[in-house]
Amino acid sequence: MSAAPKSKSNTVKAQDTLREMIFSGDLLPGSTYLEAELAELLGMSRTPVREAALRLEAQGLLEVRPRHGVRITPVAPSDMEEIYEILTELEGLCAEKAADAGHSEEEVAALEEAIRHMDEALAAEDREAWAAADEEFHSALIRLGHNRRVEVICAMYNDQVRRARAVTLWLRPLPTESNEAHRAVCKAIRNCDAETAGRLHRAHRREARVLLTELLKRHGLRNV
Amino acid sequence: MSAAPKSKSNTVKAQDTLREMIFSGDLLPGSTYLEAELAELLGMSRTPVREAALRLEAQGLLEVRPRHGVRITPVAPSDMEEIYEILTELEGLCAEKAADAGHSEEEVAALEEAIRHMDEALAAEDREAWAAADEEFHSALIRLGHNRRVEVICAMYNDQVRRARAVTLWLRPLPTESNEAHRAVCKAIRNCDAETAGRLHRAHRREARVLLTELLKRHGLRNV
DNA sequence: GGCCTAGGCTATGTATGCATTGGGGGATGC
DNA sequence: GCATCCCCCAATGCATACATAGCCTAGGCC
Repeated sequence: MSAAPKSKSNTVKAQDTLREMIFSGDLLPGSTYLEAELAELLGMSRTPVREAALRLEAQGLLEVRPRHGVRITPVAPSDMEEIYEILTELEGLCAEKAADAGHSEEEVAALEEAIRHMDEALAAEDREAWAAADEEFHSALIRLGHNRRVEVICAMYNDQVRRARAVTLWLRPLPTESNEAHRAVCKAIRNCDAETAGRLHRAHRREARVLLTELLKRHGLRNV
Repeated sequence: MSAAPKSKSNTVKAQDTLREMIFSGDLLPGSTYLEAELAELLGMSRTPVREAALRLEAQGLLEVRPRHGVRITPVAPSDMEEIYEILTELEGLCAEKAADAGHSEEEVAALEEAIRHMDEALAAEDREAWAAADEEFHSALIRLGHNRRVEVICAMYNDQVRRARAVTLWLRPLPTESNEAHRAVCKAIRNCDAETAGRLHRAHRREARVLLTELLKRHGLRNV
């Protein structure tokens, strides 16, 4: 992301490393780790680890349990539903605002670019690329909403469901209809039809949510 | 809130105290304070103050600026608009879900109770009581949404706009129409009419937002 | 034999001290 | 007179040491 190699503080390093370790599964969801343990793992003292933990807790990636170390937050299907509900509403809002307000040409172009990437990935049956392009679309849409706080919230929750999406990506059929939905939303935005843009996008998100939670439940993935 | 007087840790005490000091205006929005300064103020060392600051930063009440102490986050009208947009969507979602899902009788009763309190406050022209009842209504509605994360987000943002609302409470006319809107939302929920409940509540919130930001701008309150 | 209690142990909560860093201010040169 | 550069120092970042609280275990009592 930010290509600023200027001597990162240990707190930041700890934060980034722990974050990566959570995403990669090096730290198991549901288990707890001692501060000292993590500190040794990262080669620093407990202080920056504690601070990193506090920040990651705010992002919902782990919980600091007084006198019991940190517990990596597991994401159960019910959590996914909560998160998807929120993303649905906030992205829907962004779609409406994008259609309403004066959207700059390049911002809408970013949407269409992402859709093209999805088309290509779909043609190549490259699931990873499709997922990346899907994220690209959603993040471009969120940016169009011009609400910094919404951007932060969505980024946070997208982080939390990343693991789950990575798993389900291989369990579902190729998401061919998804692109139609995206295209329709994009068109509504171009037409400045806020109501349609919002409604379509919400419906799209809702379908994704049902698909995902059904998959998780069917495959007995209680938490990831 | 939680009546657990079991020897609070200094971190928690610092967090609560700073929070109160921000709400009460003892710490001025926009100004910065040194960690050592706050530590002395609270009669403890820098460590728990730092931790408290990190937690409060996550709640958006202040920003920790490396090497520059903490800055109490001011809330400008543009911030209010962002926040109100989010509250509008999420509360709208709650209204829909409340109407949709099986809402327990007592939960809806809490809504009606709050409305009655507002009526009484309005009759007595007691603005403070009305504001309290208004908060009561919104928080009851959010609880009806049965989404823990939404509850957390809304609580956080309501905190952030509390100061602004406290100011504008005395600048606006008595909110007589507001109650009609609340009553209508409540009725739609009783009727299990999700679409209407959501639409009405969103419209109500949107009006409140416009009213508030107009007031702030008209009175030249750049930030509170 | 089982339960209750006391003591120690361990992990966190807190304080303190030192190293680092980045910026403000002063001085110098143009 | 103004801009630039460098140095000093204040404030933080981090490590370490110590206090404290909860838990587990072992021992004694009923």
